[in-house]
Amino acid sequence: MRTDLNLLRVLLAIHDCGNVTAAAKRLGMSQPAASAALSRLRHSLGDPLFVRSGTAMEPTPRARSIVERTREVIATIDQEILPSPTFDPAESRDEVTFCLSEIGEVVFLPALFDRLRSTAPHVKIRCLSLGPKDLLEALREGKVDAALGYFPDLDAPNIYQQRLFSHDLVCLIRRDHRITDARMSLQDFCELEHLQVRDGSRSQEMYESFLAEQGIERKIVLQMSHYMSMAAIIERSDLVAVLPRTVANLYVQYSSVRPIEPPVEIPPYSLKHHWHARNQKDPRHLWLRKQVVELFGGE
DNA sequence: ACGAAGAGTCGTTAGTCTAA
DNA sequence: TTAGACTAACGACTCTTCGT
Repeated sequence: MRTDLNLLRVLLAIHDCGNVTAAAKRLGMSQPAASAALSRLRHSLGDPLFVRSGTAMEPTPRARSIVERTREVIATIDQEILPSPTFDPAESRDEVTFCLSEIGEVVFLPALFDRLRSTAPHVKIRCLSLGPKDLLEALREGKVDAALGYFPDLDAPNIYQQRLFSHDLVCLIRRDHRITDARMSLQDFCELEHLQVRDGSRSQEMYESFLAEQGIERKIVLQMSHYMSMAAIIERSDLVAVLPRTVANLYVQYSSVRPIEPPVEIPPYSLKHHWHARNQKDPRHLWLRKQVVELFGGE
């Protein structure tokens, strides 16, 4: 049996008003429309529901038996299901899941964590590092709220993106390195031994292929999968590494290293904020995106 | 994937029926 | 006679089906 919920509103209105005309007026419809709705409900339930008694419409036992429960159901729909959801960051105990690369955690997470802790103290933050395919699936399934960073593979249907800022690359050498210029010469760049982080990120692929296109060959003597211990190795060797300027500036604060401009301008790349179309109007996501844009800009 | 045609639904107005 | 319920006819809209 298929029952139109609007017919139940008519049932309640007739019950409360005592006649079809007043019920129709309350529902903003014509009397024949209300009458027809009653007729459909009678047909649907196999009961007259109301019988005429003088000028009033008297409910049948069947109508009496369903009217209060129907009223509860309609009230639940009107008050709990249909109203637009709201999000109160101060009270929320939700969990927010970001996908960030290792560098993304360095670049985004400290400021993001501070902001979320101060505005949404009960919200838990979870960070994942996923490959392009898994990330796309996680966004589609709602397992990840947002991806922050350089994810060119997320240029996909139903994935929205917003550019935050550009990231450029510099070289990193130890503080008392023999090279003292502000920019490294191409000869030094090619002759020095390099530390290379192969973290599998698309940004790393991008600048590696750029160097290859320029015909620039490096002497790579140390390959690593993470950035974590890079500075500790650079500060006690003559090695040079290429890395995002933001990360280099961070290492300068804690290690005896310094950034130096690369011999050629390596194209900067855009860091973006990605989310699924499903969340475009969601109050929780609107709030989250506002925090990201306020912290990291947005175009 | 897209548009046309038909069926079904639900609203309206106009008029009829019924009970007080 | 009057108020209110009901029916018929019609139009607007939506959905489904079918052909291209």
